[in-house]
Amino acid sequence: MQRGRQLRPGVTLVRAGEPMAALFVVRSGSAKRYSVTLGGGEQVHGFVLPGELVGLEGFASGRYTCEVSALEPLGYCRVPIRKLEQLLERLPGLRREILRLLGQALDESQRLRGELALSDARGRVAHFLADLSHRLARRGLSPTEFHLSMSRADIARHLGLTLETVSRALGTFKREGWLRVRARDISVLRPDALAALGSGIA
Amino acid sequence: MQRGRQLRPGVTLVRAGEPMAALFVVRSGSAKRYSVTLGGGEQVHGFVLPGELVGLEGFASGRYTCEVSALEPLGYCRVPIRKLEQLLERLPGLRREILRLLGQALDESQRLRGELALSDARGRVAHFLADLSHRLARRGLSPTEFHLSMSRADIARHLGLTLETVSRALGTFKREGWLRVRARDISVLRPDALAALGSGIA
DNA sequence: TGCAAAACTTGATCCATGTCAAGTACTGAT
DNA sequence: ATCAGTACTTGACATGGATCAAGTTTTGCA
Repeated sequence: MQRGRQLRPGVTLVRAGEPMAALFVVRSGSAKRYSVTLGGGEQVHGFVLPGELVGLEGFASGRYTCEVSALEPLGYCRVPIRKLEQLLERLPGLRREILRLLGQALDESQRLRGELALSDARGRVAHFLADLSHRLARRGLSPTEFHLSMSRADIARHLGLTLETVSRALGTFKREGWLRVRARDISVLRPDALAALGSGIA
Repeated sequence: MQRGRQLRPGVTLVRAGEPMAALFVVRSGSAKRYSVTLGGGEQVHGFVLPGELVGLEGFASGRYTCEVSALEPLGYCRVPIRKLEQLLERLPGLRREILRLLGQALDESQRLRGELALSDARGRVAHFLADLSHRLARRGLSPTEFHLSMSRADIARHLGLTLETVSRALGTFKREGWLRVRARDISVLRPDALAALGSGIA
């Protein structure tokens, strides 16, 4: 388990197609997971926050399948796969833990897919904010006052919307008094309303 | 590794919320993975074909998180988790294999999510058919002549569309000479066209 | 074999969101 | 502090797919 040198915004941590030599744990900052489509567009799979893992999909083929690049200065640890396999040999607890983490990632991905299939634009944006809030809270950060490290365009590409629609959704939440928005700084005034709309109680 | 008694269509193999006591491998038939939303609707996560695994998301919390029920008479094997853990203790190859399978499921789920976010209705239906075709071929079945075991409504709920839209998409593929459709029997005449449309070369 | 129910197709209309276009507000460099 | 470039907001309009509503085909049961 090595501490990696901090990455500056825009710098890539892993590239699609590279052999999977390690897993990464983000310690500070945030990152964007995405892949590049045939047309040259970006398909944003999600955002990585402190405490979260990068690289799990690599187990599929031994190569990473998406790019992960820093949105804010990114501190991380590197866990070489060789080392991990040695530890898995000896530690049943770690075996269960890694299965749990993979299961969790899978479950989350499926849940998100369902979200996309069922909700409308406002619902998706609400869900995005509620989810972010929840994950920040889990790390002891404020669930109601936070800074978006990603652009509206990134959010849009993540949710299958256009950046205009994301902007308008935020606009309506602001007007309804659910949020305060100033550029990328968000204050959540009605977490309940967002969570409800985000989980399909539209 | 036990062989399970064949299930009749409509019968449920695993239920959301049940403790995860085993993984299942489908041997014959097909099944639908779904969860029930707050409004009572079905959110279809996907379909399970022979050779594929059921229950992996259970590693997240030790409980299954979605329902899996048979669409056609379903033959399967049951792999108790206790037994699996014992084997993982001794077999490094199996450890890698289970990680590979989880990674694959994760990668697939993410790729599908991207599909949903980027394509329009025809693209999604084309992708669905191309994917099904591919998975059938992998099991040695015909990639061009097959029977859909799921209803249009199931396909729609899987793709985030309405059943009318799915029906219309199939209609246009038929008119353009890409498919022959007779109820649930499909003949693919232009696999190339479907695959292209399905992978965003719209 | 025939009948009823379910599944599917097709058509007409409406609306949410995409698209195009301007204008405004940040941000970072000099 | 100013300026240029980028990010974001807002508006007007177009459109793909949802919705509503018949019809038609298929399926399973008597």
